[in-house]
Amino acid sequence: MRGAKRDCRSCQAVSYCLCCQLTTEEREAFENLAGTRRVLRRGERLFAQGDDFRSLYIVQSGSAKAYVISEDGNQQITGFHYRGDLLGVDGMEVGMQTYTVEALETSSICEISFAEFERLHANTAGLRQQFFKVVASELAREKQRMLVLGKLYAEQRLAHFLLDTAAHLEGRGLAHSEFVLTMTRHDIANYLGLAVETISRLLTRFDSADLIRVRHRQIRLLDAARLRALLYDTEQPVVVLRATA
Amino acid sequence: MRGAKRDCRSCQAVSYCLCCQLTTEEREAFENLAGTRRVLRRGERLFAQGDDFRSLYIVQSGSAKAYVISEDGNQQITGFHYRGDLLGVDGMEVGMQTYTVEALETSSICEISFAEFERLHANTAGLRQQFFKVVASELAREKQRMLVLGKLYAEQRLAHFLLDTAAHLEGRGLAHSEFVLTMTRHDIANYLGLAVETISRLLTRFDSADLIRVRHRQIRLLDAARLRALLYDTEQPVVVLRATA
DNA sequence: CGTGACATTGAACGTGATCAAACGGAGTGG
DNA sequence: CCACTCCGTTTGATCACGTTCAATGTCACG
Repeated sequence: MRGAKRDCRSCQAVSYCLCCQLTTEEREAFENLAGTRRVLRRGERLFAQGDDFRSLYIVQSGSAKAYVISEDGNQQITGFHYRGDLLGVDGMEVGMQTYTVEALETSSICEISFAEFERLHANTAGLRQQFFKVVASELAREKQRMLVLGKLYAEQRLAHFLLDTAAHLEGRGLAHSEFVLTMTRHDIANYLGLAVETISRLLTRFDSADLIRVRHRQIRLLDAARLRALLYDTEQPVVVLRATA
Repeated sequence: MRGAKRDCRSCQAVSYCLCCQLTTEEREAFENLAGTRRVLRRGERLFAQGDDFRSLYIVQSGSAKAYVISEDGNQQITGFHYRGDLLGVDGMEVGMQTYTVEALETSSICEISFAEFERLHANTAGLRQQFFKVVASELAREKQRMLVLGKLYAEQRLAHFLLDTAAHLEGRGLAHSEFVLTMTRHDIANYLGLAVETISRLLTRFDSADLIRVRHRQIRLLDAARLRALLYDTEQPVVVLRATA
């Protein structure tokens, strides 16, 4: 499919993509940017840390995890990504990908040559604006994650994860009060800086407390309000205590 | 000083600034961008989370801390910033600052009207490139921080902080094997997701082990190699053990 | 010289990790 | 169809890292 013209109008991610603000002509120019549509199966990599940076990527459908690895092999999942998400920005101007992206399920991803993107970016106001927007929100989102990893209790981290995932899915026009976790418990644990066992126990507790309903990877949010309260009231725990329960 | 023309050539941060790649004419256009040079004293804020977004800021001299606050008042320092650092990017297109910046010492900061910056950005390749570079490296840096906050032991976090600070200072043309920590122990602890007491104890331990020399806020790196080893060898601790020592 | 913020040091506790084992579902082959 | 394996998940018991609580120490500044 290399070299095939993009067809953004028929893409599932069009409303959440970099091209969502473009005029018809601009979008046509965007569609003509070189690149491939890639389909990845669970476990396959889109790119890996250290790879040459040549393209930006946008998730069209499916989901993926992104992670960084340190010199000693320590691995940290930095994010889970759904349709519309832009991947690979970090590598601009360093010439190298700074993290790895791996599909969590069969996923389709749109590749865009960065060199050509740069040219279009230079003379397309709508693209610049949307790019700013995406990058700014990624920066802000990462700062929020520092707060999660630096300050929250295990219980709060999981509550945050569930609510944040729901919100993210909602923003992408996907089902959000009931959804499937495409990642393993191990992935969630890694993402939240906790042990797998902790995730497993907390999910069970949340289920018992009727905050959520968990059945394997199927999640239903039963009481988002109480989840949110759990996240904010550090003094007076709501239902599921840390020590108690 | 509002409206005063910038004079980049005499600025301490010129080699590390957004304007560092510009041609003479381009830099003159950059100098003409509206904005103020602001001088902040220790504890004064450059902007606060929730403020209207109107400008970008570049540290000219001094240092500052940036932090986010959650609804329940939980606070997380997201970064310490030195000359050349660009601040406020996260607020682009959201119209609102997403974090707070506070001076750690008397500091001078260059304010740039975003509206005007955007115009110059549109037709100045060098500015776009440098902006990409800065934003990409901030994104990558934040991902590294997730690894620190999610995976490392207290000892490794502090080692990372010291080495990372040194590297950052070096990249900014500042003294890096011996430097002054302009932030309190409390700030370091918050930044690293640890308690103040832990920082204090570890600094003492690092000093005893001749990894560094600490005297109040004055730090001298004695053995960067061993600090680095401490950071990577999780199996075979180098000198300063976790349980032992 | 007193006051207050910042920093250090010690002792006890607690959250979440680690270790260990069993369980369950999905896929495979007899 | 059923054993079988494999991987992901759950559950229980113990342990440890880092927190919390408390007290003392130190520096800067009125």
